[in-house]
Amino acid sequence: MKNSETVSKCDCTTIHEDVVNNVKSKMPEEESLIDLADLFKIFGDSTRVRILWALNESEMCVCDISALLNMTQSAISHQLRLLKQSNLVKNRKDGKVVYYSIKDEHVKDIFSQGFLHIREK
Amino acid sequence: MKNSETVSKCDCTTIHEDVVNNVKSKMPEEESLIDLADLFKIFGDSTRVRILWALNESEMCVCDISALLNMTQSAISHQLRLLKQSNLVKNRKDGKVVYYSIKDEHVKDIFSQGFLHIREK
DNA sequence: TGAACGTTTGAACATCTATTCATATATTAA
DNA sequence: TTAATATATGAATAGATGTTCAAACGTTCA
Repeated sequence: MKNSETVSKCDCTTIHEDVVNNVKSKMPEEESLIDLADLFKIFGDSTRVRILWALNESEMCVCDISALLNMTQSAISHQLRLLKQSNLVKNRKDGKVVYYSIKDEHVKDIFSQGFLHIREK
Repeated sequence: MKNSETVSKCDCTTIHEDVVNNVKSKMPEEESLIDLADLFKIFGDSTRVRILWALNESEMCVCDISALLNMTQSAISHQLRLLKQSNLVKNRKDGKVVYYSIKDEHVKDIFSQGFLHIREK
């Protein structure tokens, strides 16, 4: 639901109007922040994180990932589809086997930044 | 649910056992990756992303954030609680007013890395 | 004290999401 | 062709999650 602009959902009298206006002028477009959240949503599931981490080590086929994570190949396949849709992963087909690998080199860096936060307290 | 080790969920014959074993030896502890996913889960909601972005500009009270994002202060309060639990945000009380601000300086960098991905296709 | 205000909290609700299950597709080999 | 295998897909389900609503809490000021 977008802000309909007609009815204000804020039920309080704004205290610091200057601050609010200043920050509002500096906020990126709503769509950008939604895109950003959608990206992090992909990283917000441990199965996908483990898949990405694994593929960061080595290209692997669906079957390999299933074995590595001890999960159904169907579950893995569903997640790989999401990862591919998000342009984080690519695949190539060799006979019956489909090999997946990391598509975006930022994945590593995103992980690193995340760990920096976790490590402190 | 953890891997019960007793029953294998993988329903296929492993194709590249060497690769799987090699990658398995390089995977971080499962708990680390769960923590990482939990962190990104926090970033995976546009309301929280907008709150973090806003607080990155300036300290603000709950009321201000409600006005800025045109959302109920109750909804904002609920999200601020999550952000605080995740150590991303801290607050100080001044009379009736509670001011929130960024606690972790990595927030900015995490956003930056995310944008790097989005920007390319 | 009591009213007003900013904030928090818990329950309810609707929506979203990850996995499972059954089945379909595609390729190889016999 | 048929059988076997790797992968993909759609529907169903259980669980997680974001917002709303009503109410409580805590502080200030008449």
